[in-house]
Amino acid sequence: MSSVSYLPEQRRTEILATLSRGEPVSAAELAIRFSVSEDAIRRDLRKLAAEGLCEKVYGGALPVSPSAQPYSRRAGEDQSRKEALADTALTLLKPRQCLFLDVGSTNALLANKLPNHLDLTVVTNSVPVMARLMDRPGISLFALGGPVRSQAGGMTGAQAVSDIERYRFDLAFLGTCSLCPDTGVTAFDGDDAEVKRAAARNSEKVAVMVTSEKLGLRLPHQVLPLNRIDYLVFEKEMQSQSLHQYQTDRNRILTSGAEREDLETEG
Amino acid sequence: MSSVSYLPEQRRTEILATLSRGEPVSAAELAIRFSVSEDAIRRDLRKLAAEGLCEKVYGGALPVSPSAQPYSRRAGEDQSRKEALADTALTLLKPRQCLFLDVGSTNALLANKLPNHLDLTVVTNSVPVMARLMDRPGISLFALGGPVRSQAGGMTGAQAVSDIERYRFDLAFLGTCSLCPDTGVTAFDGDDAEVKRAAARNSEKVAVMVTSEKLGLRLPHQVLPLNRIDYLVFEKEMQSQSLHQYQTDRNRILTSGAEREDLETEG
DNA sequence: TCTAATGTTGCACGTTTTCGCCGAATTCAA
DNA sequence: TTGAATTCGGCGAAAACGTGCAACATTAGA
Repeated sequence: MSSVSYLPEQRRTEILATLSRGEPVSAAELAIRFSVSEDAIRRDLRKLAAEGLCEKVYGGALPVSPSAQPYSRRAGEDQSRKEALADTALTLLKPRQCLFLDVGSTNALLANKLPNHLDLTVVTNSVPVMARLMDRPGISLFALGGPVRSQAGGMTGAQAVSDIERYRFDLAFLGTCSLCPDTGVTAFDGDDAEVKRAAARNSEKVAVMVTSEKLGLRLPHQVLPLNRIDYLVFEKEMQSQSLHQYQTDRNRILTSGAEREDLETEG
Repeated sequence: MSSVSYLPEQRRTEILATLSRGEPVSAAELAIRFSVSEDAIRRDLRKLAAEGLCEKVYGGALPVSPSAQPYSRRAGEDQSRKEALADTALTLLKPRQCLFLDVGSTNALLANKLPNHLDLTVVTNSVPVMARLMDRPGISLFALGGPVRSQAGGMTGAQAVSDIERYRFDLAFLGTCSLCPDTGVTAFDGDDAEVKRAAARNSEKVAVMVTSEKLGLRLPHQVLPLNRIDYLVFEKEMQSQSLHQYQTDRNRILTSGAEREDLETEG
């Protein structure tokens, strides 16, 4: 309908918006978002840096105000591993899909990487996801309502569940507290689990991204059994043996960093 | 789309309407939309830009209206003045109140300053407010649902309005696009105005914080007349004369920086 | 009705900006 | 120190720009 291509100035404004939110940006990531070459992005960043609006660093740029610290530091080490998962999950996207993005830090990183040009619709209960997608012109954003649980990082409870019934998703990314071969996905919080179940119920496909330390744990609240999950995204260091435990006749397993056969997105 | 022949002025009005909706426009797109050459469109945009109605950039034009700017661009400039307003507004709070915090940068700054010890309940449609209050131990946070408008910085529309009906507020802080003695509060966006009206309807008291540059403007959508507002927070530089224009038999007027009785804020 | 003034349009032309790519230099991590 | 990723500068192509110009439409006034 509207913007598949961006005015150069508009693109720089958007980069600036991301930066002023305190998030560092990477050239490679921005190149995906705006579907231009990294060269163009680097030129943008150089230009912004020349005006003192950001600090150019190797690989991308940092916001000029020191407000970036808390977020980038906190994530720290896990961040790169989770980013690798998110990169892999990007290959699941198709144009004009309607996505559900659940709470969770990995989903928030995925939100950062969503390209603008796919005309995506995103429904979310995660506050960080909302903050990151709010001023993305290429993405229609919808929020669930209800009480905000700081522990989860977003909306949970009855109202969020009933809000979900308003939508039909092509693909739902569930935040995964834990994954276990026999019990599937489990969660800390009952209300949170309710939301995840509702999202899965209303979605054509269900995807989960799981870092290795979340494997094998069993938490109090059942979310979904393994055979209800369509896409599993693991880290590349996974033992192929333990990987096999999670294979069902329905799902497809991706591992981060691995360049699979059908990884070219775009259609 | 069928009446292909636009009068030149009609065309410029259409372009302006698109821009005032917050959408950037590209010369190429407009040329197709109105079936004229890009030259004609460029001339239109140049003309509009000369009148200050848009900002001409390479490839098209960007809206110039302040509320159409991405949220992050708006924040930061008049920050200290808005913080002073927020400090003053803090004196209106009482323990165990249920507040509504509308979208708007001033309300977001107020959220920053809300004390943890008052056992407040906060309902909001603003994404930045949610992000700032999410992990505040002493505050119960609730979010409205629905489509997220980047121009507004939060949720608007029918779903947000119906969500509001679930709550009863003691005090609602409305984001004020503009304030005028005879028309009261007015807004750029119709859906946004609906949400504000609903919030006021369900609140015991209504408060607005207004920076001086928002005074006297009249925007397309009526929100509330002056006599429906209980607390007005102005900047301290306000002329006491023009301040008198806003006095009603119902409201109470506060000015920021005023050495009032109970102003200890704590930051 | 005729005419002049004004505004608009599309096109041509030379200029400026942006883009993707390439190669050499630099930086980072192992 | 080696190797991979990143950066910078330059190049050519493509796109967008401003300007001038001639043709056409609209309007106002004689």
